[in-house]
Order: sequence, then structure tokens, then C-alpha cells
Amino acid sequence: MFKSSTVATVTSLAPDADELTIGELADRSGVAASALRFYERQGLIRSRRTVGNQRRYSRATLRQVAFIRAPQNVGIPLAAIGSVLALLPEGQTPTREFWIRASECWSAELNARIRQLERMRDLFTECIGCGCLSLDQCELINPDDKLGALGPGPHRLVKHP
Amino acid sequence: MFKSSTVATVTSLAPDADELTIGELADRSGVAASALRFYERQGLIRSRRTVGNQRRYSRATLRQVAFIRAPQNVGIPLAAIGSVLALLPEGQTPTREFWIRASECWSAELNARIRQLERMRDLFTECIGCGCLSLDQCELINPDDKLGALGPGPHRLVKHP
DNA sequence: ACTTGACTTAAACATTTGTTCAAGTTCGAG
DNA sequence: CTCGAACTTGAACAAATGTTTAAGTCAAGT
Repeated sequence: MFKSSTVATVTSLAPDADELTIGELADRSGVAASALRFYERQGLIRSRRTVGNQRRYSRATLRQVAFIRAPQNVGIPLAAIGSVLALLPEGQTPTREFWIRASECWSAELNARIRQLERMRDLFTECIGCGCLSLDQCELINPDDKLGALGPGPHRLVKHP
Repeated sequence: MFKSSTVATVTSLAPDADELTIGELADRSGVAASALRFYERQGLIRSRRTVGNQRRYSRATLRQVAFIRAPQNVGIPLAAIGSVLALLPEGQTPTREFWIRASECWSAELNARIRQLERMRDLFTECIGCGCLSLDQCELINPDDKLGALGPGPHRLVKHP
């Protein structure tokens, strides 16, 4: 009885034939539809078109978008992301070779970034030890301070959606 | 004889009276003069003006520029950097309080960045294990691959000057 | 069938982070 | 003093990364 070819019980919940509209992809990935179209213009993602010229994305595109946003969030420009993604040629099957090469590229980049973060932390630590930025006279000599600023308010540094 | 108030022996090498022109600051910081002017317009650095309206920077500005570029290199926008630097009010002495607060801000940001890098690495590892990105069929099943791309050439991912 | 919300495009606009240019001024060395 | 290099300003341009808008088309529920 299982797997009979009758059209059984698929009555209520048939939301997507394993494909996503751009709106659905936008909702699920958290990336605006306009951005997705932009990525597609840039060749970072691809879509099938319906007879009515609408985009349909395979579910795998969700992961692909994640692969675009992750490096982007750490400041890597789309062009660089695209050049890694471009290692996956459309005619050929994405190979483990591809993943290994891409991973090498990214991990070098990631390590460089992490090194920069550490340098920054060191710089800060050094300056906290010293205590002076634009002051020739260290404030340790002058411990009379009040810093009323930084009152109420968000003080967000970078948008983290 | 030391520290006598005679104008002794300061004949040949008196390059800067502890102040830098914009060109010198550019050379020493590695930041273009145009960028330094831009930073000044944005209120990130400040300068004294000569009687002829030229900028003169204190040597401490060198470090201040480093403090601008370090977060910037990891993708933090100038506005955010400015909002931290703005915790240092001009009328007041920069206090150790300031450094501690600023450091808290940055280290939170740094940690968030590092977490993102790690997430990215995880995502990659997961996908290498799986082997498929847009492919429903894992290529481990199909180990016949050639990836002729990535031939000669730089393959730089991100400019690292 | 009709209606409404989601989709399409191209083009214009926005933001960030500067660079370049033109025209003029200042600084420092000889 | 005079000359060239360095400085000044404002404005235009640039590239990356999208968003918004206008005008129209498609899809799906009732």
C-alpha cells in the first residue's frame, strides 16, 4: 500500500514543490528580495524561471545564500565571494575538490581576519596600559575625571540584525 | 649643563616642533591625505591650524589614526568608530574610564566578529562533510571530476595592502 | 472570472568611503 | 624675494551594495 501512485492524502499541505519563490527565499534566508535579485544579477545565485518568468529557487539556494552572507558579514566583498563561488562551474558537478579549494581560500582569509582582530585587541591593551591617546600628559597623573557621556540610549556599534 | 635654557645644538635637525603636516601624517600612518581630511570632516580626528590655515597634527594623532583603521579593517563602519571616539569629549581629559568603556564596546564587537568567523568555518566544515551545495546528489557518489579552473593568476580574495 | 498579493523589469536613488580635480594659497629653501 | 612643493577648499566622481519606485504581469483563492 505504501508508495502507490494514487494521489492520496496530499490535500492540504503542498506548499512548495521543493522550490521557493523569491519571497519565500527572502523570508527564510532573511535576505531582502531586492538583494537576492541583485545577487542573481551578479551571478552569485541562479534560478529557474516559470513559464510566467518568475524565479523559482531550489532549496539548496538557501544554503548558498548562507554561504554568501557568512563571509560578507565579516567584511569580505561580494566580488571575492563570487570568485570563490565561481570555482563551481555550472556545467560540472560541484566536487569535493571544489570544497577543499574554496575552504583553503576562505580559511586563509579567516585567519588573516582573526589576526587583525587580535592586533586590534593588542593595540587597545597597550593603550589602556598607557592611558593616553591625544594627551601628552597621562591621566594617571590626573585622576580627577567624570565621564557623564554614554548616558541612556542604545549605543549599538554595528547593526547586527 | 643639562637643561640649560640656552638655544644650544638644535641647529640642523628640527624637523617638526612635535607636530606633523598632513603629508607627514599621511606618510607615517599610511593613510592618504585625502582620507585624513575626510576623517577630519567626519569628526574622527582634529587638527590645529597654522596662521596660513594649514593643518598641524599632534603626534598622538598617529595613534588615533591607528585606532580608526584597526576596526575599519575588520569591517566596522566609520560611524561606529566615531561613536566610540566620541566618548572622548574634547573639553575633558581622556580618562581611563573612557578607555575601559571603549574597550568594552570594541571587545564585544570583536567577540561577535570572531563568533561569526567561527560560524562560517563550521558551515564550511559541515558542507565539506556533506559535499554538496546545489547538488542533491552527493559527488562522493560520482568521484569523477576535474577542476581545471583556478589556473594561473593571483586569485587574491581581498585586497590586503 | 475576478481580484489581490506577489512577482517582473529598468532606472533612479541612497550610503559609505573615499579619490580626483581645479583653482588658488602657504611654506620653506636658496 | 622668489620659486616649487605642499597645502587649502569645494565639487565632481567612483565603486560596492543594495533599496525604492513606476509600470506592468502572474498566480491563486473565492
